[in-house]
Amino acid sequence: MTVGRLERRKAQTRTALIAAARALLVERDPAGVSIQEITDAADVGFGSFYNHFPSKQELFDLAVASVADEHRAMIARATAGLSDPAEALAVAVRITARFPRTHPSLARIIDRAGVGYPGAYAIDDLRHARDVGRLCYDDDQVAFACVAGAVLGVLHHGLDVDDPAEIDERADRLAVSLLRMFGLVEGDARKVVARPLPAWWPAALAEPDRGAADVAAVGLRPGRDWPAGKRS
Amino acid sequence: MTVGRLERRKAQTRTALIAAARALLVERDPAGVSIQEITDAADVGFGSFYNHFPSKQELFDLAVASVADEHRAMIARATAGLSDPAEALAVAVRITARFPRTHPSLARIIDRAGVGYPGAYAIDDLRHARDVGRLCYDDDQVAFACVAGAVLGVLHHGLDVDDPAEIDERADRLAVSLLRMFGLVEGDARKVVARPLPAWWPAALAEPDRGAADVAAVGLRPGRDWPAGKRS
DNA sequence: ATTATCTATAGATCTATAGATAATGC
DNA sequence: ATTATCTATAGATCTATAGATAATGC
Repeated sequence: MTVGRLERRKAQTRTALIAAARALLVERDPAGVSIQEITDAADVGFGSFYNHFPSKQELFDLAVASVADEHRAMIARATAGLSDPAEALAVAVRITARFPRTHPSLARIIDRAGVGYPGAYAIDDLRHARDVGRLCYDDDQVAFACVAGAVLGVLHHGLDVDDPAEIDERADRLAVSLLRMFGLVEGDARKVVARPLPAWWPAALAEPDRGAADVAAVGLRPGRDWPAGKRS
Repeated sequence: MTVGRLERRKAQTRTALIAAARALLVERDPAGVSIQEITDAADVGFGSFYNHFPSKQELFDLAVASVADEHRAMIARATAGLSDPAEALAVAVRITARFPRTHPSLARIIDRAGVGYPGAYAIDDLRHARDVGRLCYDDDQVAFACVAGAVLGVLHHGLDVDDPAEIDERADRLAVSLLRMFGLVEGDARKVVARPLPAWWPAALAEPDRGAADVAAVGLRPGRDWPAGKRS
């Protein structure tokens, strides 16, 4: 059952088309891109398109899905080994909101995909954080929508920001805000966000030195005044 | 300098085109709508389009802007006379996130406009709330992006929800979450959100009765552990 | 006379397919 | 022989404009 040259070549064509679609999505509104342009960019015959995709929409959906896969893998790698699920959420948010600086192509595609972007950020970590009492929220759907929406909003405006340090600051403030939303008190939230990102993560040109004290581990305690039993 | 019949007729045509664009935006992706369809829907000659707008994009932008104007006016009316700026923010968020139930057409258009939607929600109230120490946040841009993004995220998913009570619950949970994000403690946030919406606001079919006690006024005090001076 | 609307159409797309070509599989 | 790619094109759009028509302004 060896995979023949034919199948490999077919897969290549398919990959080339998806890659071309991704590249075009960075700069262009997909509605304004013709199939001819896509096949030209992929260096593939026009008719080949229909051997793989029934319509432009299908291809662009797959292109966005491939971005989401890459994105999820990046988050998984960056949060692997973190014992604090609140930190995992924070890291996912911080690296995603930094995309306009670190991965501008991904940022533009995610921005274009908008609220329907299938990236799941750190949903599992968020759920886990609630299960162990580290974070608090009432409703999964609302919580996920808040995280995804707020991240997307900050990422969107980050595309217009030139100063790399400013992008990083906003990303970290967003993470602090979300942790606070999920019940962490201000001080804890800041400490969690002050922890360093993975060493392989591209540093900002002018990343502020936070000092060693702040990045020390903090104890896990839920935010005060939660759950909402007492409404004094 | 009386406005002649000619000018009025011209304005009518323009209005009809914008109204048609709005109606089409509810159901269709603007990229797939031809100018012919717009002029047909507006009951206007095809060529008239170019007397008013240089391109489809211009028209659709104006259509979205008209939605945003209406939206802002609605929020202004609903928050007029509220002494607590945190409540003003909450009301703006609560009514907007209810749009999938109360104003499905507006909801679909806002959802389609996405993160770039020019609606400003209750930005002035948010700023005012911080100035008077009622709410706390570091960065205007991040705060606005969080509010707009989170509202858009919840609104987007609300479009798929059939149960009107569920939409209302999510909207109120979103408001509570945002107030907590801005430094209110859980109990205060819930009290603010428990206050009634304006009487003219369309009630849900099965709106839960929150009881009179919860809607009583609460004192204005900022969330604890803020500003972030002490990072114990 | 002026102004906006309307009708008709030229020109430029763009999609989807049909049929030819080239490469692999057996 | 089979399979995927490529070329060429028919048919169906869609945009933008030109010129005719209708209504108001003076």
